[in-house]
Amino acid sequence: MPELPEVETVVRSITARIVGKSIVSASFSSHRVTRGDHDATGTALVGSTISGVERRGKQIWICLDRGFLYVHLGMTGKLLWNGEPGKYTRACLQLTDGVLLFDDIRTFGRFEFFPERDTALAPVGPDALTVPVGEFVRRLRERRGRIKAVLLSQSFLAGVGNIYSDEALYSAGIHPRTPPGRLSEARARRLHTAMVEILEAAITHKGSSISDYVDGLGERGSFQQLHAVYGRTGEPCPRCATTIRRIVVGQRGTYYCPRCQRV
DNA sequence: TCAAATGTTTGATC
DNA sequence: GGATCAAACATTTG
Repeated sequence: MPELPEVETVVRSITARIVGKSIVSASFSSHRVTRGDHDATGTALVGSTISGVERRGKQIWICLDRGFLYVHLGMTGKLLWNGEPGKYTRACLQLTDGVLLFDDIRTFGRFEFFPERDTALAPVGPDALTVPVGEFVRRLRERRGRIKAVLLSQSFLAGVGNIYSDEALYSAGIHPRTPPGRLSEARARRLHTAMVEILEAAITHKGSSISDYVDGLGERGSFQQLHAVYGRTGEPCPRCATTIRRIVVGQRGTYYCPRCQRV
């Protein structure tokens, strides 16, 4: 589910609803997601006022007047405004007006209070949507391994996941197993352009709803209809009609066109 | 019925 | 320090 475009869509859908409101009460049902003492987390949150919501890569930072609420959607997390609590609700914040829920089936997500921002987490690279092309190209070509694995690495670049790495590599005509150092300057720049264009288009379409992704108001995205290769094994390439193949790169299912994408 | 796969990150190991 | 792999978990797919 949630890569940069989906997280951005969630942030846009809830920000105006929660900023300026205070947390009246908090309840939790998963120690995996909160990574800590529920009472202490509740004590830290209750009484705080929400001053803003920011995204960095796939991270969501809900800024409070004292501290920060860090939210990561993992694979199946949902941040829902005024949703109905259910079997997979892991956290529930009652605000002065309305309720903010964190649902997460597989509990790979996080919902944690931090007194200070960023300090407790592994540093992430520049945001994929705003990284300057020069910086992207320079850092990319220093990396070893395979281009797809590098794009997925959040320490290299924040925000790209499995769907958008495949779509960006397809758009740029680059084979997912290409060593980054082998890319010409021109091809690396082309990859940057393709990546940013695809991320922006996906945001316009409110993200990709592959299975059950929805934004903060419960609405599905539609960008999955525009995927050229992701999840399209056996279908014809939109450009050359060659059959789309699925391989495994960096332990991840990887979709590509064997004719359009060469090393 | 069961094995494999699923969008994520992390931590261990080489 | 990087790259690679397994693990965390529940549900769906073949």
